Amino acid sequence: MSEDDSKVMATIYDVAKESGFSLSTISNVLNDGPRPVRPETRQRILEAMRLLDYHPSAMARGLARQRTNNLGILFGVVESASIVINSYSAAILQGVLTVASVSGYNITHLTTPWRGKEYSLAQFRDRSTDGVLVVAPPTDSDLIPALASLKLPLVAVSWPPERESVPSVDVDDVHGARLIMGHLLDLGHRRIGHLMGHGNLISAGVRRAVYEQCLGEAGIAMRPEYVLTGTYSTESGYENARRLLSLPEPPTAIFAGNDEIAFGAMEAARDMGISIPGQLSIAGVDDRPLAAYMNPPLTTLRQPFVRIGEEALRLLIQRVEGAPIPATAHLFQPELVVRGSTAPPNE
Amino acid sequence: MSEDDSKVMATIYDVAKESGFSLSTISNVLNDGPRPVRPETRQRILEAMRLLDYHPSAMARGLARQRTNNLGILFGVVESASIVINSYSAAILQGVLTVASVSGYNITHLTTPWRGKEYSLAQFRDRSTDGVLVVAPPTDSDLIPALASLKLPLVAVSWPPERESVPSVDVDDVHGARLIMGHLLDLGHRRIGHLMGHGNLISAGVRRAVYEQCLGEAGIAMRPEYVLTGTYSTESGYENARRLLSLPEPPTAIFAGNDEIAFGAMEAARDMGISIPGQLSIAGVDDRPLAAYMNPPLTTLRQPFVRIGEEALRLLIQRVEGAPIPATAHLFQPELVVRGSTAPPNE
DNA sequence: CTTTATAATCGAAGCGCTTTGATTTTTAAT
DNA sequence: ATTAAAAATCAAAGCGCTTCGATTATAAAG
Repeated sequence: MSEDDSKVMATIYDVAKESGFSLSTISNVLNDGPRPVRPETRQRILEAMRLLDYHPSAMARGLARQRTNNLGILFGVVESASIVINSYSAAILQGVLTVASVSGYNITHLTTPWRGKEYSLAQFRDRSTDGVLVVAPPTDSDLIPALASLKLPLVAVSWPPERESVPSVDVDDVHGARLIMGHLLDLGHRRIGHLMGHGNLISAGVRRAVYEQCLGEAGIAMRPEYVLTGTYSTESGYENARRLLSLPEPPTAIFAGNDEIAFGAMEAARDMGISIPGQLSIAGVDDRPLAAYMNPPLTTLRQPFVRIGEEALRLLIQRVEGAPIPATAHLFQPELVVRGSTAPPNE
Repeated sequence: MSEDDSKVMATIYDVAKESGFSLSTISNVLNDGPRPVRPETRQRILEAMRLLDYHPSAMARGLARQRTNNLGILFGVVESASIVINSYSAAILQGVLTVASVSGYNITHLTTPWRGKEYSLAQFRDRSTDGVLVVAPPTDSDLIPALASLKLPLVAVSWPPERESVPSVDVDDVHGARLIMGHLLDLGHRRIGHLMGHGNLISAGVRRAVYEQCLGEAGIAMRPEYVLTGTYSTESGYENARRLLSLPEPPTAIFAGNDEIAFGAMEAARDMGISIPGQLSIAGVDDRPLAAYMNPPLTTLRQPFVRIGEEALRLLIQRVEGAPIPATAHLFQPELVVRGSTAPPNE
């Protein structure tokens, strides 16, 4: 019978003493190891563990095995010095956690403050994670190159592998932007404004480029005053939309960089007495849960962020476990969701 | 000069060899330890570390110190078997990460699947975290008691300490519900419906109880058909609102369990041709970022979830670091935000 | 110059596991 | 019974740090 009480946690030594077997045998049983074990022995050891309420120490195990079973996740910090969990990151995280929970990995937030180049890589070098998932890093930081030069397995979300040889998962932003622009143009709009999100995010740049390109293909001259840069937020959408709609010749449609911007733009139009979609069409990107509940419901792009999070983590796990992953982009296709906020121009 | 290249990570032994000092001195320098060190010695050691690109192993350090520097966070699982990151948890997480990043702790997600009693405490017993934050645990599970019986430092969000002796942080739900009900009653409403969220969450129960109590205090008879239980989601809000509004004598106001429910209810009213706030007032709870951007803007309760997350983590850190924390509730006060979705009844 | 006290550094013993070559049993085959 | 092969178990050497009593160098005091 056991001698020590529940004062201190039992170790594998205690189990050895209690069961009468050696450390190595215990360990072998614990991990369903490769060496054969007599059924009776296994029983006795398991019984001793139960008796002592033994639970192996993750750290000791990690030290010995040289792996933590922890995967890090780093969200791009754009707005302020602190981390921002918005609905985008929440959706990614949701997918990540789903996969993590079934694959036996823990997810740890890396909280590297990164302003320009001031981030510290300490958290990546202390071997506290077996790999890292970087979500939407800003383009004006050399974090990805720096991380890529470490030995750490790395997977990126929203970071094209052309920029650095890193496996990545993302939605096809080019195609998505084309869907939106195509929809607006098909409706007959010629004066289309664009409200950009953070200029230092890949997605914002792509959308803006496609916007220009589509206008060009439609033979429409690009008007610089129709493109305003801001952030991916309702506030920014509101402000920039007001500015856009105050122009002498305002656009008849707005391609918002994401749904939050679109929501802000809708509010701005309402405040200015402009009806949607009567006098102004608005299209967003992301299909946030509330997009369908707006008044009118928002035309937008459905982006499978949860699935992206899942896929990204699967990829990372493969890398961590040694599978050779090519540094290519896994692209998900967005889907155009036409709702009430867009209609033909009214002239 | 260094002999081994960047093939394998340098250890403290390498630093000792390179600098010519002993392990203990290196360690003392590394941690700004208590023993005095000659400035020149410190310099030489630091130099050796730089030369070797040395970074201490978090696991080895953890094993020796018997602490991981990791704090776990567990979000209540209510809907399905998987973890759900909604805007509530995102806000809490935001606050948690903010504090974590400045206090030098890492945050790890615990992903215990818990359906009824089927959760496993393995992740809590492997000493991979120094403490745990449990957010909005369901009332129909004995997770909190089970965790409390472990030695692990524990702090809860949205779990009254009366139920179990655990330090907790929350918003004053009773007061909040009174604010909403008071507002609706003050406007003159007598037929008020209530759309509940998940029945197994503390907050839902409290709101419902206060709802009844306020009606009682106002001398209004409680009508069972005016209270519908669902989940904290737009979909649920939509469905239950339709049901409520189809009643022979529908309510003139709805107290929604949270903003999502309110959003769904607004949509339902729109679909049924019921004007807000003309024929129906709707009030929510939480003040989600989009509440102000709805049409009409939603009257709701501002809940400081980010600050709650911050405070909860601060509390947990105090516990982990040995400060004696009483098992009391730290209550934040919600604030009534009156917007366009509520008005006097129209009769 | 000793003697003391103090500063600076060292050594060795853990922390709780895994790994694997070596040893002891057991089983199967002759 | 005898022996080789296979099965079961053991022992010892790490993994990379921290801790703290012990030892040595240095400075202050006599």
